Amino acid sequence: MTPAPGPARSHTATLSDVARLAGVSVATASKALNGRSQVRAETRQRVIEAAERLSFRPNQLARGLLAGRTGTVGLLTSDLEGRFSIPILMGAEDAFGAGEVAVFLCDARGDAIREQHHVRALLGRRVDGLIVVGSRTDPRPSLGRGLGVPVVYAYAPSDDPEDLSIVPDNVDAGRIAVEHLLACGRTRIAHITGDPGYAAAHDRVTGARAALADDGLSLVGEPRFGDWSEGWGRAAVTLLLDQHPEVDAVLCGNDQIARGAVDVLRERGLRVPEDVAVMGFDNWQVMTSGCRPLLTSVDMNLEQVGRAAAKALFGAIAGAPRPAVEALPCRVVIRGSTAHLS
Amino acid sequence: MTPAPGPARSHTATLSDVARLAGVSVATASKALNGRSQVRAETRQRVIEAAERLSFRPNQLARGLLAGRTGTVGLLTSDLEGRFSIPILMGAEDAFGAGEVAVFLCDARGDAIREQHHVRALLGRRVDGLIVVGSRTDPRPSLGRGLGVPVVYAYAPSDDPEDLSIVPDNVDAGRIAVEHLLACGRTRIAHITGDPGYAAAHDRVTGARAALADDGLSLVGEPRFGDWSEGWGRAAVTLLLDQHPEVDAVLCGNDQIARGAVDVLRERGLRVPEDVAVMGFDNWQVMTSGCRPLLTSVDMNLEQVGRAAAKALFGAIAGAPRPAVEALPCRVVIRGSTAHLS
DNA sequence: CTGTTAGCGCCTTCAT
DNA sequence: ATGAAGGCGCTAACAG
Repeated sequence: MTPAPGPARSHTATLSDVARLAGVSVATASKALNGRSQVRAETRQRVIEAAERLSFRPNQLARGLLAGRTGTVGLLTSDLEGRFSIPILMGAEDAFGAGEVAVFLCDARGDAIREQHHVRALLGRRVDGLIVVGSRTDPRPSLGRGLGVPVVYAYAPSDDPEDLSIVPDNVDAGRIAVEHLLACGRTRIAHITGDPGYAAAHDRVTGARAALADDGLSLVGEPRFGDWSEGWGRAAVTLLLDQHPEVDAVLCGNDQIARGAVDVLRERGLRVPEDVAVMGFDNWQVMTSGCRPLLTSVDMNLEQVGRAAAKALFGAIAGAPRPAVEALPCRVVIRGSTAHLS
Repeated sequence: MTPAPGPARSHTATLSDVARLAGVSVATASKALNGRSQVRAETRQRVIEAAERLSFRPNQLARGLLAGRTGTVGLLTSDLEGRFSIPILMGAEDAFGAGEVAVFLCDARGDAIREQHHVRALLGRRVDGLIVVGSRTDPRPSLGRGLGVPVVYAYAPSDDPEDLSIVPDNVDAGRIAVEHLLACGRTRIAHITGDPGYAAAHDRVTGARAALADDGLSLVGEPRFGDWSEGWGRAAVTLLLDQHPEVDAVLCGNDQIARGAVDVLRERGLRVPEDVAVMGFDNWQVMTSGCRPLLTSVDMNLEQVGRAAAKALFGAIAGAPRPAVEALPCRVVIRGSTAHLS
């Protein structure tokens, strides 16, 4: 075999290379490779073989230039570090990957300037749409309406009601958490939660209270706000036990607080869940699995949020979007801290 | 002002729109906007203003088509969920973002087929290079040499020595961990680590032993392999205390194991760090900060790994790559579990 | 069925 | 200093 037969310009093969090798015009080669029906089977075969031999990959840039669509979307996170962004990202990437759409990842690091910069860059690359992922469920400033491409907000809703946002339903999350505790026979339920600056904290309280009210009950004491840490969970449950020793369940605003609560309960000689049941939110595996006993938690279904955002964006790219805030349901994952599983 | 002056085709403005509005040819408009020096200052100003009025953004697709470079790279992770990928990703995204390079994110979910699919898709989009991020430090199959674009492997090195890989230095990590314990006056050091199927576990043992040998010491007992969980940390330290009650420090293979170890030590009535010092690896904030006392840990500098990979890829795209495995140093983050801080 | 022609939006010679 | 022309790789009209 002679060294380097054919073009072998060390550069990627182009459609005209394929056409030449197959002895047809570029137009025919294009039709053959794209399954257009106006090509003789034998010719098509020859073109396909030529493409294979040159390991031809159509240049998506050229294709996008012509088509007006690029098959790319921008995923703009405000905070990659935050553990909420990741599952959303995974869900979105998953939904898009199946649809031959490629995802540009941009991390604004919570900086509005950087975010603006990224938006411009993405528009320059002619993305077909944008998903904006927030790190908390409080409304965030809209990117605006004149971008020219559809935008879907995930986790953190846009403050413009005309925008489409996909969020987890924190009110419902609080509700189903309490319903689970009630189902476990608990009636003296206290609530320890995190930073009162977070909408999620208040939403969960709202849902929890509603569920209790349905049974003619109310929380033991007031909800205790603090921060989202284990340390706060330990401190708060200590105070709680002093003031309300009758408590038989502690609903915690996240898994870290719950973990701290469990640790202190055990140290105080109380049995979990026999004496006091404990549950958290987020279903963060590292917390739920390290806990003794394993921690019951509300899973916020964040991958679903990501997937739903991707699907919504698909819809918006194709047809007309229905502007709305869509709240997705959560689910209780039952483990040893609320129920004995045999 | 009349409604919708100019083209306003609701579609993005193009360079010829700008040229028309400025009353020049597209060639001149191009030169003006790209800072070419062959254009009168006044003309340039007019063009710039026109571009601004139309909020013109040059189409990077067209530009890339012409230039042969797209200013994009692919970031191929094997496992987004794994917490090691994220900081690497952040580091890389950060390094690229500054350089006007956009990043395609692809998650292969540990599946070779899916990975191959993503590689093809990325090459079709004419990325200028690829970073492959692994989820563990064991060598992984090379993507091969004939891709046409440079590839850098991060965290998990390629099994082809001709490839360029950036990894954390786990041997050194084991060494500096022990050196820290020695500096704290400990001499009877035991080692509890995770899954023996991981190269990282063995590398850290190697480093730890080397550091001890330098002082004429050796480990208390053999390293205990298990898995990377808190539960194993609790179990292993229980056994350890029974067999070697004289131990004055436990080096743990990761922060979860360390957390479990600390919990059991406390329950056994031993003081940390007075009686037994404990440290882990990874410096995972949720673990180090929940621990009582706060956990000393070796930070693997993963953001640096990501940044270094990005820089290496830059280099490879520009000039000649120097194939090699580059091991980056780690650092000990000292907290209460090994030392009293006043 | 196949080939020719015309662009998608931009940049770069090369004349003027 | 400016403009006309050619082409990056591809596809969608038309002809033949």
